[in-house]
Amino acid sequence: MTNIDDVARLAGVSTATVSRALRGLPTVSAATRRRVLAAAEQLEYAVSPSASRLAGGRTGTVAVVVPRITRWFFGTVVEAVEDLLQQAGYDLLLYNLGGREQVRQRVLRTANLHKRVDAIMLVATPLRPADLTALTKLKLPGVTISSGTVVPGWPCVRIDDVGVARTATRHLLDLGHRRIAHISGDPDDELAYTTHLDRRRGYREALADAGIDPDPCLDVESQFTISGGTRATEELLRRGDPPTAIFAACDEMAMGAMTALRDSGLRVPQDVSVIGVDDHDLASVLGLSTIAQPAAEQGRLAARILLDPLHGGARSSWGGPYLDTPGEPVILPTRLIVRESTAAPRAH
Amino acid sequence: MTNIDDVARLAGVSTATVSRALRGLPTVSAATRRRVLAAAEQLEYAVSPSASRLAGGRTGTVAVVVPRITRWFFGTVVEAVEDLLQQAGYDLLLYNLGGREQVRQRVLRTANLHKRVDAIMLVATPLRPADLTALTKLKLPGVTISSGTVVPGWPCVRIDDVGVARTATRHLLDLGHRRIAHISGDPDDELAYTTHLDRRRGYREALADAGIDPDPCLDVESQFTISGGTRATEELLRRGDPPTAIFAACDEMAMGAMTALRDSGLRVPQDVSVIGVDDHDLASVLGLSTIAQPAAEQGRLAARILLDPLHGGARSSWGGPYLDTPGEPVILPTRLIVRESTAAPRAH
DNA sequence: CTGAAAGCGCTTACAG
DNA sequence: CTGAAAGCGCTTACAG
Repeated sequence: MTNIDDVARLAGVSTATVSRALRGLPTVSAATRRRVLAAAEQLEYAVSPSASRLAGGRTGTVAVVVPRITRWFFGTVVEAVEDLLQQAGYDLLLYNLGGREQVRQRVLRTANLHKRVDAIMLVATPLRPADLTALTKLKLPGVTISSGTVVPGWPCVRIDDVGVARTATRHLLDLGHRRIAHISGDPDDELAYTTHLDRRRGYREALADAGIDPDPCLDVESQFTISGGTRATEELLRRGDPPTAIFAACDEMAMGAMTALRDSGLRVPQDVSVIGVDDHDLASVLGLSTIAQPAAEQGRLAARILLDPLHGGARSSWGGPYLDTPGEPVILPTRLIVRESTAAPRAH
Repeated sequence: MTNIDDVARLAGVSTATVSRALRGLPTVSAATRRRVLAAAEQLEYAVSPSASRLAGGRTGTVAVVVPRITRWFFGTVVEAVEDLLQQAGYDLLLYNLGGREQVRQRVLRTANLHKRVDAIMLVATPLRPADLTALTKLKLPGVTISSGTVVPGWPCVRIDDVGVARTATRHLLDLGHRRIAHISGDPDDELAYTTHLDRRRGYREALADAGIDPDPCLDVESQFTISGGTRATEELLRRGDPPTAIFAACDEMAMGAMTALRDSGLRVPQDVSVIGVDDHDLASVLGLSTIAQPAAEQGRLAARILLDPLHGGARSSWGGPYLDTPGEPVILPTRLIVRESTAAPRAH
């Protein structure tokens, strides 16, 4: 294949000049630049990323780590992030943990990412102390999304998970419900980690504010998926004395709950109200009440934060227009959307 | 950072030996290998991918191109592909076209991918003649998924889209429907390309087999999304004399159709039956009848085909265990799943 | 089984 | 504004 020497020869300049011209550096005369570009085009020259990276020290690549790309939130985040990275000329290396501990370790624990990427984005990735040590050693810029993923020194974009849960629960309380169940993440589930703890806390706080003692029978743990929601709800119904309302920790669980309720002959919302979190694409199709969170916006913001210092900005200083207080997470707003899945409980 | 020289020095061998030992080449004595591994671990050494790629000529990276990662089919495919690539030690470079023509051109038209990846997977990517020329020039191994994406010399994994549409339509005919509408992809939509043509053909063939002339009023084009399905169905209802059944080209469109029907006061399946294609995660939640296609399996198969020759196999010869007839596409089976959204039309 | 040396294809001070 | 030269950190024949 044609390399930089071929272009230099054809354009009648040195390889250094070709390199500068092609990268748009200002220290090249217009005429020279034109000749170089013409030569490059004529030869269909494309720089070798490996050579460029080795010599220049930059990879032009960002690693994006998500628990499961097939879940609505993560797919939406990745799509938004890819868009911005693409615009900025960066490649996106995708790591879909998929609950595989081995992969998690290879990505987070080893120096695997070291010379492979310029920056790291961790989305809702559970982190153990050893992971933090390893990430810190990498000395790469990074950003996280989700309250459960906190790396000292890295900016974090997230929503207020406790507040979200309070709002959802309060909505049910305002409708007159007293027996409100919560289905959420399993502590054994690598993917759920602390987000579900925050949401449970908000749920309990809202109950407490209403003077209701949390009933352990109404609190079931499962996975953050449709089938997880189905299983949790089946378990809930098995325990007897069913709730009049269910607050699911995410829309996918809520959808699973709706399925389980239907299969048990219970109607939503006449017999049981259901509310989730996310505003999943299909929430409106299902008439699911939910707390909407801006998934794409969180991805966009995180990408911008990452790209900012990457673009010649001072790598050492996070901040700029996106982080007023570098140490504080950026918390994006959420909002209650009432649809058909929540209503007042029937009078007894 | 520590480099190969540091490891060589500590282990008391040459860098060539370190390189061989770390890569597990057989021409290294057990004792030497042990010393090298110990030294590498002690120094927390990680090879520089750029240097390794430049010297070795292999990138250990595969480009995966999808129209929209947020659509069920593509997310599912990518997840399966990532799993296999990860296991084989390959990085996954994600390109989410997202209908951005500029990105499409940058990825497909330029030699951008040239030294960046070892192989390319194109999932349901519309290809123009100029794209084919560019891809062929790259001389990289590749594989495609979907009947609409055909690159001469590249293996293709897909389903029988015409057959799928015939089966879906015949199911509705068997139930007694005669006025069967079809909602499918828009020819202006970069993402729909030929898959929707195949599905329309199957729809028409099934109608013809039943002695029914296709009614253009019952054939509406829109996008392969939930909102596309909603819009198409609204258009369908606007035209008057509504159908008794709708065959949607994918489950997401079918879900949109269900929403539009509900919002118009029509019940599914009492007033209108709806069937889709995919067996989307949520199809069972919605009780949607559909033609299931193996998304993850298509991804897995395509990944295996790609990895096979990559693993030291002869790059020139596709085939092996996965392709009996190299020129022929691998066609995976689909199956009809009848749920609650399809039923016999009401007697007039 | 192991090493010395060339080379992969760029970018970056440095000098002019 | 431009060029000569060193160097980025590996892998690969080649030789032994």
